[in-house]
Amino acid sequence: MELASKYTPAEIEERWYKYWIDNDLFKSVPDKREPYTIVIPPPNVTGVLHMGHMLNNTIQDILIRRARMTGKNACWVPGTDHASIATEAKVVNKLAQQGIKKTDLTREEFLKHAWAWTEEHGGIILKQLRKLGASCDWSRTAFTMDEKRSESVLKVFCDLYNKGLIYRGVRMVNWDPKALTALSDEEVIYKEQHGKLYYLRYMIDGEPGKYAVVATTRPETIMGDTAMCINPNDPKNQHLKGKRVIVPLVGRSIPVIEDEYVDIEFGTGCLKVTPAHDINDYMLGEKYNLPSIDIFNDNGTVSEAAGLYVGMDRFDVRNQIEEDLAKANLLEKVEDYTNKVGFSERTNVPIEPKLSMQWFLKMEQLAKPALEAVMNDDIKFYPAKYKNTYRYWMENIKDWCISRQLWWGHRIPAYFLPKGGFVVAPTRDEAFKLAKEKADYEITIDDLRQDSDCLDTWFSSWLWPISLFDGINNPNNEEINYYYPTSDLVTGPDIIFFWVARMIMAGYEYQGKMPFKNVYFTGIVRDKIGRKMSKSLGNSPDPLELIEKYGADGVRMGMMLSAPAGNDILFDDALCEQGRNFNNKIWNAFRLVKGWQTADLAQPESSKTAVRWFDAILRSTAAEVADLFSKYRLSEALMAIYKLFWDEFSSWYLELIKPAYGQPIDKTTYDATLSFFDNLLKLLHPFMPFITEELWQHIYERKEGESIMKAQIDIPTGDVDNSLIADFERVKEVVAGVRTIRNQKNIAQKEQLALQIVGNNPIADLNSCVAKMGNLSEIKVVDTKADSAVSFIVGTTEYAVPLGNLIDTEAELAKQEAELKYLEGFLASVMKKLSNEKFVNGAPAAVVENERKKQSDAESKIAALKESIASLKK
RNA sequence: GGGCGCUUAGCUCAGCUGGUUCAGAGCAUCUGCCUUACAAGCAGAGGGUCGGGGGUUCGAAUCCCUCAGCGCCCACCA
Repeated sequence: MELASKYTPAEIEERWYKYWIDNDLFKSVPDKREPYTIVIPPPNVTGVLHMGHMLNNTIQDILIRRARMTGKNACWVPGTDHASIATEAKVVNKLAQQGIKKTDLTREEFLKHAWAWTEEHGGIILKQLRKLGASCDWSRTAFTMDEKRSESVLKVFCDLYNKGLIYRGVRMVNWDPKALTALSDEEVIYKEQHGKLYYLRYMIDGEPGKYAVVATTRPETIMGDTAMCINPNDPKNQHLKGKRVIVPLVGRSIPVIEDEYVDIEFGTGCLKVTPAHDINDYMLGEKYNLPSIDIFNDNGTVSEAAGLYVGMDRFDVRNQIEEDLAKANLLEKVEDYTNKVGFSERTNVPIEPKLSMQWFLKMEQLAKPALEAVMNDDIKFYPAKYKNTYRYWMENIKDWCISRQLWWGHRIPAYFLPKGGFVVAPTRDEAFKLAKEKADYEITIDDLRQDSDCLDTWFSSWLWPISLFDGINNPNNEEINYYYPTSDLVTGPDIIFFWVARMIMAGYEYQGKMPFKNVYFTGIVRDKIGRKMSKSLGNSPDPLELIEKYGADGVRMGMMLSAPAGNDILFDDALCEQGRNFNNKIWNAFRLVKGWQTADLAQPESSKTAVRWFDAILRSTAAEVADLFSKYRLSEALMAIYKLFWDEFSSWYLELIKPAYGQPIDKTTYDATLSFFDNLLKLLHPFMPFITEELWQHIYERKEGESIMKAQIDIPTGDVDNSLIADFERVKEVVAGVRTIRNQKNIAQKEQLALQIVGNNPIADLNSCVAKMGNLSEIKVVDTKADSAVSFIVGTTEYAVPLGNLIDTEAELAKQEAELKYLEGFLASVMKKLSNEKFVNGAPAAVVENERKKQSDAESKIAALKESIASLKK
C-alpha cells in the first residue's frame, strides 16, 4: 500500500473510534477474568472539556487500555454530575436574561427549566471525551440525578438518619448571599483582602464623655452588637468591668462581659460581640446567653431588625456607616488592614456567617475506618505525601453540613407534620406511614410538607463507586460483587476532602470495603510559565483545537510527557508537537518496513545479531515499562517506550537491517522485524491508541472485527541477554567514535573507512554491526596503530582510524595530551582513596575492588596514550 | 499561626534505605547534512562545584542542623 510521508490523524481517528464502538470493544461484562475498574470523576453535566479533564482522562484511558491488554476485564464507567450550585446558578442566569426571576417560579417550574438546560447542554463533555479516544463503556453512562443514583442517595440519607448520624439543627453556617444557600466548610475559600480596621467609640453608659474603643473590620455589623467583651486580665480595661456601653449610632446599651478569649494585644483589647454574624461571637453569645440580632437578609442586605440602613447592601453600608460615624465623632481612626475573608467557591462572593437551620452528618464514626485504610496503605495514594493532608483532615473532621437551599439536586426526604416534628423516608407514601404512627391526631398525606432543601452535590458523588453498580439499591448484585472495589481513582488533590475522603467513608459504611485500591492524584495544568489556566487570562487552549492540530495521540503524548503524579504540569503546545513528531516517526518507520520486498536470501550476520540484540532490549524495556506502570510512573513509562522506538528501533535496529536501496530483505529478518513492530505498537497503544491501531491493522492481514485493543502485551520479560545489551552499547560508542571522526574531518558517510583495534577486541562477535553502522571496509586488531591515524578510546580499548595525509598531527597530539592529563588526575584521586587505610578497611569489598579496577583501567589507558603520543611526536 | 513539600544543565524533571548505572533524561541550543522511511528528519557536540553555609562519615545530590527563596494545605484572632 502507498502511504503518505506525513501522518494525518483526523480521518484515522474518526474511523477507528467508530470501529471500536461498532465492535463493542469498550464494553465490559463480568466474567472469569480479574476485573479492573475505574469510575470517572463525573464532570459537571453542563460543562465543557478543559485541559484538566484532558490530563485526567488521558491517564485513566492509559491505565484502562493497558489493563485490557494485560489480561484484565477492564471497565471504565463514565458519567456526569448534576453540580447543584453551579448548574442552578447557570439556570438562574439564563432565566434572568429572559426576564424571569427564580422567585416567580414554583419549584416544579424551575426544575422543568433546569432539566431542559441539562438536556440541552448535558453530555457535551462526554462527546468531547470520545475525541480524545477515551475507551469508556458508554453503555454504562450514568448521571448523579438519574433514577438509580437518586434512589441510592435517598436511601442512604434515610439510613444514616435512622442510624442517628444525620441531625437537624440551628448552627452558624457559611452563607452564600448570592446563591442563597448554606455551604460546607470545604466550599469556602479564604483569601487575603486589603481592607481597613475601624476604631469605634462606644460611650460608657452613665459616664458622659467617657468611652471605650473597639477595633473592627466590619463596622456595618454594629447593629447586631449585643455585648462588648474584654479580657478580665487586661490591665488597660479594668475600669470597664461591670459597666455598660452604648453602641454607636444605634444608641442601644449593651453589657461589658469578660472572657479570656479576647486577645489583650489586639487593638484596644475591646471586642464587639455580634452573635448572629461571627462564629466566635456566636460561641460567646451561647456561653453568656446573649441575645442575637440577625441584621442581614439572606441576600446580604440589611434587614428590618437592624433598625438602620434597612435594605442597603452590606458593603454599601460599610462605606456609609464610616461616613456617619465620622460625622457623629464616633470614629477614632481607620487603619489599613489585611485579613483573610472567606469566599464562596462557586459564586465568589464573600461568605456571611449566618445562623440557620440545616441538616448535618456526624462524621467522626465514619472517618475512623477511612483514616485507617489510608494510613496503613490498604488504599495507596500516589504521591504518598497526600496521606499527611488526608490524616490531618480526618483527625479533625467536623460534621458535614449537607443541606443546601437550592432546588436543583436531591430533595431532602424529610416530611414535616402539621403540628410539628418530622419523619424521614425515601418516598412520600412511606413517610405517610411513619407520620401516622407518630402523630396522635388525624392527618392526610397532603398534610405532609417535604423539606424544601436539597442535598449537597457531594452527598451523591460520595456514593459514586457503589451507586454506579447499583450497590445501594440492590446490595450484593453480580456487578457490585464483581467490579467493587474499583482499582484506581484518578483525580486532583483539590477534591481530596470533598470527594476522595468521603467516598472512602461511604465505601466502608455501605460495602464494608474500600472503594478503590489506588488513588492517583494529578497536578494542576498550568501554562508554560506556571500560571493557572483561566478564561480571564486567555491562556487555556481549547482541547479540541489542539486535537485538530496535533492529533489526539499527539495531544495525549503532550500531556503525558510532563505529568508525574501529583506535580503540576506546565503545559506547552511544543509538547504536543513533540507528540505529533513521534507519530510521524512511527508512521515513517512503518513505511520503510512495509516498503521492503522479501526474497529467499541468507540472513546477513549483522541482521542476525541485530535481531538478537533488539529482542533483548525489547524484553528489557517491556519489563521496565511494567515496573513503571506498577508505580504509576506513566510519563517515565512513555519515555522508555519513546526511546526504545526512536533510538533503539529506528536509529539502530532498522539501520542495521536495512537492505541496500532497492534490494530485497531476507525473510527471517523481515519476519522478526514485523514481530518487533507488532510488539512495539502494543506497548505504545495505551498511550497512543489511534495510530497504533491503524498500523497494527496493516502490519499483518487482519480479519474484520480484530483490534489491537484485544491483543495482549505478552513480550517475555525473562531471560534478558544483558551482556549482549551491554556489548551493543560498546558498538554504539565505537560507531559514534568513527562518526565523530567523519564529522571532524568532513568525511562523508558514503566513504568507507578502516578501523584498527589496538591490543584485543572485546566485542569481536559484534564486528558485523560495527562495520555496517560505521561503513567500515575492515576491522583489524593490531599491536600498534598506523602512524597517521586518529584514535579514540572506548572502555579500555583504543580504536584508530588511519587517515593518511588527512590527519592533523598537531591537533591530534593536543587532544591526546589533554586526555592524558585528565586521566592522570583521575588516577591520582583514585590512588588517594586507595592509600587511605580507613577507606580500604571501612568500605565494602566490592567498592574497594571497583576502585582497584578504576586504577588498573586508568593505568592501561595512560600507557596506551603515552605510547600514542610518543609515536605522534616522531 | 501551624503542617507538608520543593530548590539538580537554558526549560521540565529523574536520581529508593550514602559507595560499580553518580552527576542523568527529554526538550531547547550549537555544528554539519534536503544521504532514496522520516527536515515533523539524520549525524555529532557543548552545557550543572546538585540553592547558600555548617556538620556526621574513609566517602554526601543522597543523612543531620541552619539560612534563603518558592509552592501547597490547614486554622475563628476581631
